[in-house]
Formats: sequence, structure tokens, C-alpha cells
Amino acid sequence: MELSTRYNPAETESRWYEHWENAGYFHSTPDDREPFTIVIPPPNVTGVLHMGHMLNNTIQDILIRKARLDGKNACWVPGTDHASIATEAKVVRWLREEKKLRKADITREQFMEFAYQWKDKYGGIILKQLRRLGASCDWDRTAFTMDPGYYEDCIRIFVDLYEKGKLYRGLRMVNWDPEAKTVLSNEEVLYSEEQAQLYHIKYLLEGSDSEGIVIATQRPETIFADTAVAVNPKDKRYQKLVGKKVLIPLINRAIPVIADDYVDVEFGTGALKITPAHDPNDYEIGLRHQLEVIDTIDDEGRLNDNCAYKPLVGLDRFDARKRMKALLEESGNLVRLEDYVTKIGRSERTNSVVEPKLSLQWFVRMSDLGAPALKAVLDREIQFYPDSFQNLYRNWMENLRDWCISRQLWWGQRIPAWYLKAEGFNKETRVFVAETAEKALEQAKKETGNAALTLDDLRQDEDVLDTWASSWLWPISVFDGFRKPDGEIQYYYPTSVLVTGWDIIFFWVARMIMAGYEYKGARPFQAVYFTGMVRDQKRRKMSKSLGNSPDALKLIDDFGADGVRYGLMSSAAAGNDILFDDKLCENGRNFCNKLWNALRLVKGWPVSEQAETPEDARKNALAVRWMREKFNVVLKDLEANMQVFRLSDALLGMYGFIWDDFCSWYLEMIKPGFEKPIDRETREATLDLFADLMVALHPFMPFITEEIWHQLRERTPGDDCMVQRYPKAGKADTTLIGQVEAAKDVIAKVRDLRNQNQIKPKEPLAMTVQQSDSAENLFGLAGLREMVVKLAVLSELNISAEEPANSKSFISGTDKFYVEINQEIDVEAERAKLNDELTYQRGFLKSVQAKLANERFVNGAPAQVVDNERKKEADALARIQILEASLANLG
RNA sequence: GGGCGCAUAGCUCAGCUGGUUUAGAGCACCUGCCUUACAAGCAGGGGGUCGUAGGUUCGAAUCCUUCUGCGCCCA
Repeated sequence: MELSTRYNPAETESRWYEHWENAGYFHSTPDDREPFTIVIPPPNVTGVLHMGHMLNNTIQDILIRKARLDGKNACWVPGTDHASIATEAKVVRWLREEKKLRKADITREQFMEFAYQWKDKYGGIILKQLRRLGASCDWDRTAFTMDPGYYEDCIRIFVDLYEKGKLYRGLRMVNWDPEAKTVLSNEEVLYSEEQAQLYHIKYLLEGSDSEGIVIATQRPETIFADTAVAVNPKDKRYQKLVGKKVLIPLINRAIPVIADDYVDVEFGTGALKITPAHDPNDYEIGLRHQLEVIDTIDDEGRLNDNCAYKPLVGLDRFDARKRMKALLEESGNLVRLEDYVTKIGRSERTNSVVEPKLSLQWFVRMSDLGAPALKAVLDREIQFYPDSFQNLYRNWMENLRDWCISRQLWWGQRIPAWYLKAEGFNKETRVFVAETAEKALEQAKKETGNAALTLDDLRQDEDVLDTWASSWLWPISVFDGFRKPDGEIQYYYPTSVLVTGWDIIFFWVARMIMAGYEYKGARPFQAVYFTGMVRDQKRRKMSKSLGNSPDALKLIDDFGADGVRYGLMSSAAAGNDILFDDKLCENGRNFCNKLWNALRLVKGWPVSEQAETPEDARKNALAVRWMREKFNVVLKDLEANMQVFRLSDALLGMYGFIWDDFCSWYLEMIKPGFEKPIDRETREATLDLFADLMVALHPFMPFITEEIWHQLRERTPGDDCMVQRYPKAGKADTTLIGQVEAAKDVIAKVRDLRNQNQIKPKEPLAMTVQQSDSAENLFGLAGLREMVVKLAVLSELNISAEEPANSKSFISGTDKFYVEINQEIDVEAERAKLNDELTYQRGFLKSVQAKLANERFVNGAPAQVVDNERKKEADALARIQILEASLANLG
């Protein structure tokens, strides 16, 4: 069988994914094994795979595959959330373009039917894309937040929270998205600095034609909703005005000047116009001073009939603002315009500027829910990785505000609240919250005492639940934990770890924790792994709008899924942002190629029953032993790293071991001569070792490891890399490892010496080691001499007290080596080199001896540390002695 | 304004509870190689007084304080 010199991922990846899936390896059912459970943080059903998903899902897959190889019952539940605002917008556009329908023209029921149709046709692309990445999700469990069962759970929880008094309907200042025409939660508003202008506007004192007060505002179009002007009570400039009245420009409505501590004397003019209907702080001030609330902006962001200045009614708020400039100039009220930078809040979904608005909405009372959720994290019952995200979490949890969960949309779980039709819209005095209309009717009859009421007399709330008010139930609902609390949720809950970006710590993490304690009385996951944000080379967050995100599938096409996984993970310490660069994936692709060629090499050797010579047998046996011992060390580190989710370090450890130790050293050690065979024993040991390496690497790079696993040996059906047992670290023989590392140092130094003297790599050289106990000991290890002879390409290797003529020397450890070269020795250059080395060693010795001369160090430091310093001193002395002798020899 | 975090090689970052021959990796760079697994490669090399100033300690990149510069969250 011929193997190509390049690894071809495209060919193997789809084949193995299909094989695994058909074999049922991804599926989990409860059994006697320890469970290892991950629920995917559900991506948006309208979404496509981007870099953030790739990172986040690669991590989840690594954890799941590792757990599976560790013999646990690994269960990774995939799915999507219904993303009410984003999806509704897409469905509306689709209806308009494809079906020539407007939302206003169809019923709610028809809309929902279309929306589900749309979801079946276009939704969930991302789940198919995850397969390309190698994600070993249990697809049989694919969940969706608008599935009938899930829907039912959301309704049940709404009713439950209401009955427990943890949910209420109230008139509050909310964030309004005039484009989506729905309210948003605080977390759905993104604030960023934008250039704006501050209008300094003069309000004349009532009865005066010149005296007045100048206020500064960024929103001149809202002055018609003003109900006061406020100043700081301590502000001497304005004290005499407090209690008097000023006139709103253009409409000349008189409003009082009031004093309130909230006003910042330094900001603007120190006088603040108060607009309770359009600013949350003003609303608070309004409450304190019993000010009237005049709402002048409608749901689409236009000035409404309440606006007393009629020429602007019907205009968009931003158009109105432009008009205000000219109008105020004309009326002489505009004192000046000032450029300034301020934080503007925009809707996460539509990017339109959020309008603070007084509105009747449903809120979850957060105080009770928050307490156990905060405690769990502070007590480390739920462990965050990295730990430092505790601070961010605590900061938010200690300043919880009630959560607005109603949305003015159709796509979502409709709020199970009914009102009496007899009562006006938004003027309702009675609310009946129940899982069905029939139950609500029962309540209505009881509470009103009117037994003649029928369903026709009731009106259901028009709004739906916030998407997060459904996805916070995810870790419970995907296991059907609400309806079957004694079912498999008992096995899978709490889940093992949640992997998510830190930017949604409040959306998901906090709320899933709240739901977990409220409904299961237990944490939803044992740990949370926060990934960083994937950024571009300019440190900008990758986003669709910037167009700076590489096409995820194109990357997989170019570098292979394993290459991309490697690229993402090699630079991804938990919580740290990644500056993404194709170069990283290139490294991953190159690594695949390296593995592939190692396979070609090993498979290409002819095999013999016996080693060519006893020397070869000794050398190969030592090489095998060394690799096995070092593998123990590497595995131990890897397990320690995995334990604390240091996946990048775990991967890089394997990478270094495979590339350097296995390929560059081990394979060269055992490589037979040209057209010579390898002995069966070494070959078998090598194939086993190679196979173990593939299992160890499998969680990180599943495709190529599976492929090589099968190329190495004929495998019986079901004997796949993916379902092996992970290699276990045994106790490592560190002495043996140290000896081979010493031999490697000698070999590297011979190679360097060749380089420095332009000696061909293959020209055999004679080397002599100066006789010493340590040299005897090192070369006394069976096979080590042969190893050095082979890799350093030596014609002979002697241990002798005599220094050979015409040789160059180097020091390795505390031993001196002479290499004979057929060249004139440049005595001066040699002397300079030795002197440099001597200076370094003396400096080193001095620092060590300074420590040892310090009584407090010798008495205070642990014995092991002191012993080590003594060893350093002895080694330095030995090397200095060698260097001095060499210098003396040069004459 | 309140809070959190970061600063280590040209670049991106590791360095965990202070002590492993006076700091590691990858990339980039330099030298030499088309060596019969791999040029997507091989062999070797140079490069950092760990942001600043103090302090604690026998010992500090690591702990504490100050300043400087960046980033983030909340208001």
C-alpha cells in the first residue's frame, strides 16, 4: 500500500465521522458508569458557525472525548435556542420576500406555523456544521427551546414563579428597541462611546424676558416631555431660582426648578432638565418630587401626540433632533453646541439606539433567586475556570435588578396570563396566571364570583417570554427533568461542566445557576470553563458586521478539522482572548503531516526476526524504555493539566513529546540503516507506542488519530481509537530519563560542533570522553553508547584520560568531550571561547556560593533546596576546573 | 464615578502554593542542508537586567505598596 507524502484530511474526516456516528459511539444512555455530561450552550437557531463557536465546541469535544476514553459515560447534548428577536426578524423578512405576506396580514397562529416551517428549513445549519469540526454530540438528544415539551416547561415555570410571588407585572422604566418594537433586558443593551453633541438651551424664567437658566442636554427633542429643571441644592449659582418656574422653549410651558442631590454641579451647566418619561434617572427624580410623566415618543421612536409642539409630531426622534437645532436657534434659546463623547446604548440584536421607556411588563424578582446562586459560586460549589471570573459574577449578582422577561413578539412561549376583556388594554386590574385558558377561567370565575364567565370573556397576554427565560432551564429541561424528575435527569444532573464565552456570564451562567437551585435544589454544573473571545490581529472582536471573521468551513477545508482544532487550542488558555491567525491552523496542519509521515516511515521498514547486531538490540531496547518512561511523565502532566482545564498546555505537551521526542529522537534512534530491516520486537513496541500516542492525542485531533490507529494495524470491527481506554501514567524512572537526556545533550553538542566547523552531518568523527566516574556511569548504561555513536555519527567513542591531538572540545554536564577533526585549530578563537565560558561559570559559581555563605539561607531554606545549591556549586567547580585545564593546555 | 484584570524575547503568549544550573514555547529572524518519512521538512544559532519605584524575605517574574500605560465590567 502506497501512502501519499501529504496527509489528506478531506478524505478521512467525513469517512470517520460517519463511521463513529453509525457505530452509535456518540449516543449515551444511563448505566453503571460514572456520567460525564455537558449541555451545549445552545447557539442561536439562525446562526452559522463562527470562530467563537469553533473554539467553544472544540473545547467541549475535547472534554467529552477524553471522558469517554477515560471510561466514563460521556453525554454531550446539542441543540439550539429559538432566539426570538433575531428569528422573528428573519421570518418576517422571509414572509415578505418569499410569500409576499406582511405580519400584520396574518394571524398569530399562521405566523407561528410559518416560523416553525422556516426553522425546519433554514434553522440549525450550525448543528450540521459542528459535525465538520468533529463534535461528538449525542444527536439523538438534539433539543430546541421551542420544542413542545420545552415550551410546556417554560409555561409551567412561569406559573410556578408567579404563584410563589417571584414574578410580577409592573410599570417600570425599560429598554425599548424601536426597531424590533419590543422591550429588552438590561443585558441585551450594549453601551459604547459615541460622538454626540451637547445642546446648551436657555429656559427663560417665568415673567422675565432675559433672565433664565441654561441646561445642557444631548436630546433636545425631549424637552416637550420635561416636567422640571433640577439643580444641586449646594450649587450657589442656582439657589435663588429653586422654587421658581421656567418656560420650556417653543411651547412656553412653565415647569418648576427643583433641587436634587443627583445633579452633578460639574457636568454641563449644572442644571438638568428632568424628563421622567425618557430617562431612567429622571424617572427616579420624578418619583421623588412627584413630577408628572409626559410620554412624547411612540413605540417606533417617533414623537407622538403628547408632544405639545405640533410641527414635530410624527417625526422620528433623530429627525426631530435635527429640526430642533434650527428651531432653537431661531427662537434664540440655543446658547451653544458642544461636541462630546458619551455612552450610547444600542440593541444587541438590531443595533438601534435603545429608548428608555415607561412600560407595563413582566419581571422576575431576582433577590430570592440570586442569593443561593451567588453563594454556590463563592463557596466554590461551582468552580469557575479561570477563578478570577468570580469577581465579575459577584459584582453583577450583588447588584441584581429585576429581570424583564416579556417581549413584544410572537415567536416564543406566549405568556400564560389572562385578563378580563371587560377591562381595557394595559388597564387591567385582575390577572389570571395558569397553564391553560381553562384553568385561568376557573380562577376568574372564583375570583370575580361570576360563574357565568366563559373563555370568550378572557384575553391572553399578547407577549412572549424572553429567550433567556427559556434557555435558563436548559440543563434541566433537556433531560426532561421537570416532567420526569425521577427519570434520567437523576443520572445526568448536575452536569459536569459548562463551556461558554465570558461575555454571556450573566445571560446564561448566572441564570442557569438560579434555575438549578430553584428547581433542582442543586447546582446545574460542577464547573464553568470560560473561553476567551476570538479576536483578529488588530484585537477586534470577530463579528459579522466587521467582516473580520474567517469563514469557518473554509478554514476546515484548507487546514483540516484537526488542523483548525489544533490552531485554536494551541493558543487558548482558559479565559484569555485569542488573537486568531491562519498561521495557527497551518501549524496544526503541519503537525498532521508530521504524524502522517512518521506513519509512512514506520510502515515502510522491512521486518526481521532478530536485530542486525547485539549493539542494535541494546540501543533499541534502551530507546523503547526511554520513550515509555518519558511517556509516563508526559501523561502525568497532561492529566494534571486536564484536571484544571489547562487544555492548551495539555495539547502542547503532547505536541512536543510527539514531534521532538518521538519523531526527532526516538524514530531516529531506532531507524534501521539504508534498506536494512528493523527487528520485530522493536517494531511491535513502536507500533504499540504509536497507537498509544494516537489515543492520548485523540481528544484534541480525533480524525487523524483514528486514521493512523487503523493504518498501524489490522483492526477488528469496533476496535476504534475513539473507544479505547486512555493510557494511564505509571511511575516514571527519572534516572533513566535523565541519562538519555544527557546523551541527547552530547549528541546536540557534536552536531553544533559540526555546524561551527563546516563538517558534513554524515562524516563519521572520532570522539573521546575524558575519563571520570560520571562518564563511566553514563556510558555504562546498556545501549547508550550505541545511541550516541549512531545519532552523533561517530567512527569511534573512547573513554580515556588522554586528550587526543587535533581535537575540539565541549562540556556536557560535568564531563569533557573531545572530537577529532582534520582541521587546523584556531588557538586564539578557542581561547576566547573558553574564556567566555569560564566567565559565565565563575559568575554562576559566585551567585551560588553567595547563597551558601548566607547562614540564614543554609539554616532557613528546606534541605532539598540547600542540597541542590551544593550540587550546583560542585558542578560549577568541576566545569571551571575543566575549562582552566583546557586553557592551560592551549598554552 | 465604583469594581476587576493585564504589562515577560520583534510578535502571540506559558511560567500553578516564592527555590529545578542566574527566564520557557510557538511564530518571526540568522547559519547550514533538496540527508532514501516529512522543504507543510531536517540540524544548529542569536535574542529578554520579566513596565516604573519602593518594600517583605535567606531567596521575588512570582507576595505587598506606589506610579505609568493598556483592557474589561457596572453606573
